[in-house]
Order: sequence, then C-alpha cells, then structure tokens
Amino acid sequence: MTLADRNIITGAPADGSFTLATGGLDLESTLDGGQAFRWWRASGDNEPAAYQGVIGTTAVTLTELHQPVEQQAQQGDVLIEVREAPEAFPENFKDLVADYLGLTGPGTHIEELRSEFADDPCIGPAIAGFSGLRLLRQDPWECLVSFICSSTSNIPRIKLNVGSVARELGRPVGPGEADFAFPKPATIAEAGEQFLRDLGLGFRARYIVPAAEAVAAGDLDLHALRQASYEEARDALTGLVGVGEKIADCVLAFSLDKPEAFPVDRHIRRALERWYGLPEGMNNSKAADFARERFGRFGALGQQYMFHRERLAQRANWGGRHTRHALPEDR
DNA sequence: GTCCAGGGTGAAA
DNA sequence: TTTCACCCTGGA
Repeated sequence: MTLADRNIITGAPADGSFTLATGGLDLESTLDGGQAFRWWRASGDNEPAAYQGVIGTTAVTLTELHQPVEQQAQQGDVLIEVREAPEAFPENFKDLVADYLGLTGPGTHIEELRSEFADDPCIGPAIAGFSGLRLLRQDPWECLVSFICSSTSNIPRIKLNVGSVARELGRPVGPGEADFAFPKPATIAEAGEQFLRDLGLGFRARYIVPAAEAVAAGDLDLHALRQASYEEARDALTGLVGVGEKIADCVLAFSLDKPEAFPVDRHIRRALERWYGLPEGMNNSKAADFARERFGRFGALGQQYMFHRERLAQRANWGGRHTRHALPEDR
C-alpha cells in the first residue's frame, strides 16, 4: 500500500485531529532545518518531536508517532492536531497538509535518491544514516519573503524577522504567540519599507516592498511559476531586486515544484569543494551549474542533505560517525 | 567591552 | 572579476 493509498480522505477531520502516513518523515530536519522559518518545537529533547506552526490559515501541532498506535496509524506516521479551526475550515485540509509536507512531491523520492547516490561521498552516508529529511511544498509568497530575509543572515535571525512580519501584519489564527497567517503581499506593500526596518529587517526591507507590490499588482504571478520551466521561473524571480540566483533557487526548490533547483550558499560551496572537487574560486553561479549537472532532478533534495550534513558537522553532532571519517584533513 | 560571522545582492571599480 | 556597503543579532 502506498502513502497515497493510506492518505485518502474525505471531508474535514471531525475531531480536529488526524494522522498522515509520511513514510518516516523527520519533523525536526524538515520543518526546522532551514527550509521554513515559522515552526517551533513543542516537545522536549527526549520526547517524540512535536512542532507548532501554521499551515495556510490553520494553527496546527504536528507530532511524530514513535509507538504503535490505534487503528490505521502506523509508527512513523505524523499526528496532526488542529489547535484552532479557522472560521472557514478548508474541507480538504488533510490534503493541504499532505501537500505542504510534500508527501506527493519530489521530496519523497528518497528511495531513488538513496539508490542513485548510495556511493556519493557526501550525501551517500547522510542518506544512509538519516532518511527522514523531505522537501516541503510551501506557500510561494511566504517562502519568497523568508529567503529575501535570509540574505547575510542566520537561521535564528531569519526566524525572528519572518516571525515579526507575521505577528505584526498577519491575521491571528490561534492562541499561540506565533499563530498568525502570513500577511498577504498587499498588506506588506502597504506597511512599507520603514515599518519593516523598524521590525529589524535591515536592508532587506528595501527588497521586500517592491516584491510585495509586484505580486499584489499581479505583475508577478508566483503560483503560475509552478507550471513554468525552471529557467523561466528563475528568470522571473531574479527580476526582483534583491533576489539573486541563490534566493531564487531556494524559492524554486521549496515552493515552486522545481526539484532541479540547487541553491549554492557559502556552506554548500564549501561542501562542493571538499567532497566533489569543485575548483576553489569558482563563482557560485558556475558551482550551481556543476551541481545541477551532477544531481539532475535530485538537486533540491540532495542539496538539503548536503546542507543538513554541513550544519551537523559544524555542531560536531553527527552521532560522532559520519562527520569524522572522511574530512580532507583526515585523509 | 570588542569582534565577527551569518542559507546574498547589486553597484562600482 | 573583485570589492564593498548594506542592517543587526547573538555568541565568542
């Protein structure tokens, strides 16, 4: 039975909670690993991972099921609890959650990735030791703003900035202090650059407002880019001031159905040099070409594994195994 | 207290 | 192709 078979639903959940077959999805690395920035851990380090956040206009808590549970749910499924149902509760909400978690998309092609890249020096061990990372399929507008915020920033600060924008300009959708729907482009455009600067976004405020205006005016139709080719969609995004290839590739990978996108930042650049013989001094654009050539349709997912591995390696936290055995200084 | 890096980009040199 | 300014937050 496939995940899709197990996830067939009709109508909205009656009691506000339901489970999804996710094939062993790991919430921490997927929701809080640098793809999305508005998920907050709601459980202790030694408890099964649980995260609070907002999907669309619905405040939810997602919890990994680590023990056999009743009826149709299985170990490795995820429990979705609706913390506060919106006035107009989406009839197909379970489908929306499955869609957001990428359960029907390229992010689930983990077995193909595993078989094709089992011998890969960098992501091979990462996939073998850690198979729960998936690609999300986020709302493109929130994703775009998030990654404009990422410029010369760091993950804690990106979360701070995106959270401030949602809190100050978004509509409250739940009891929690982070329970806000992400504000529409017109709302952000109207708030203006100075407002965003006062929220602490710095020079990024100057980039977000014109992007909001373009989307609000219909000059840039983000959802339509899901149907466009990778090149066409990337050109449309980099047409925005403050959106270069890296940010565009993040938005393409995490919200616009472009699995071949391969965002190259300083960490990924270092990994490409260390593991794949990328010549030092090659610019990021060429490095991305190199990686897309190598990873093809697994670019976005492979990049997430690479990014995850580099992050853990920097924290020296890869279970003491995979980071230590093949770094250049060890060879 | 200072110093510095952090999921970049665009313009000038 | 390289260098620099752009904001500002948290940790060393």
